[in-house]
Amino acid sequence: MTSTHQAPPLIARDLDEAITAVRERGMRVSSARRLLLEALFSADGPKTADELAAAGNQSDSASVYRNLERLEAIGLVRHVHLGHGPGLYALAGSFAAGYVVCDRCGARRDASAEDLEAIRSAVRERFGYEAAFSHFPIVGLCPRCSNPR
Amino acid sequence: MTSTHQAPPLIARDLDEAITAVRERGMRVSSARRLLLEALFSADGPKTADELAAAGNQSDSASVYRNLERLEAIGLVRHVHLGHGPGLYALAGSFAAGYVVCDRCGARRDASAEDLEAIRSAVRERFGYEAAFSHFPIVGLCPRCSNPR
DNA sequence: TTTTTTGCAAAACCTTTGCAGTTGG
DNA sequence: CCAACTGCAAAGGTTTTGCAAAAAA
Repeated sequence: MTSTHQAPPLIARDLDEAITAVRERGMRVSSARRLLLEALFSADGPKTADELAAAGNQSDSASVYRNLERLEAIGLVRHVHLGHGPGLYALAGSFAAGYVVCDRCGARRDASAEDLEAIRSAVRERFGYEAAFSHFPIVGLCPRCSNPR
Repeated sequence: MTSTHQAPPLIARDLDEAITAVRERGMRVSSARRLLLEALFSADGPKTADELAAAGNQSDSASVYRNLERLEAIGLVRHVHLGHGPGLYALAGSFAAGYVVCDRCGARRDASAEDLEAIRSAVRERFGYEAAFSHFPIVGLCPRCSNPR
């Protein structure tokens, strides 16, 4: 998870497509790798490396980290930091486009690509940047926490 | 730096105001604390705990972390995470309202409160959240990196 | 067979904590 | 004087690295 640079997303619909993609990049499909991909496909949201290791009964998280890094390098996987804890990983395809997190109560909601487009264009206008919102969440106060009631 | 929750900002114009504020909250003005505040006031941007320790010739970064935490709790200090490295600290008052960082080349620019207001209102409209953009940067591709030339 | 990948152990990195002694008010 | 704070040492949590053995192609 060393860099922030994001590879273009590589979307795999299922395990087979993912495995094909892995092989196409000259990478091997080891059992650890397969287990990790399976864990990613059955995850219901972004997961920590440890959760993914546990889901696949993998004892060695070093390998999990190494594999997440390789899969991220080819665009199959992405990670986010939603707060101060460990990074969270998910398939590039399954990822919510982004996240919005309440600074006070922690409420977190997914943001769709359409939701984000409105914000992306505000950023584009002001800064000329193509904002991604895929690596860090949008942090703020949720409606409940910003309304004193 | 344990939590993400942000205290309301407490803006001090200079060392004296900061010291007064510290004393007003019942905190003591120890020499370590004073040194840290001095380092913060002479910093030209957000700094790591180690940089602040070095700037004040403080050998013990544990105390620096503790003091940053206390000062952050009263709103005098804020921290941001601009990437994968250590957190960066600055006076609440001196902080750019936010940062915009290029995912590819790392180019980083400050965002003013007015800049951010346009984006905040897009977020408000879509999500009803009051976005802060003070804890994580807006990440995207800078104009140069998004223009294939 | 050759190159990639694993599993383990150890280190690295950033941050927090415990504690006994010091110091600010 | 006494609570707040320091400095040191040690631990904690997350991620990376080195290396010899194992496995994929």
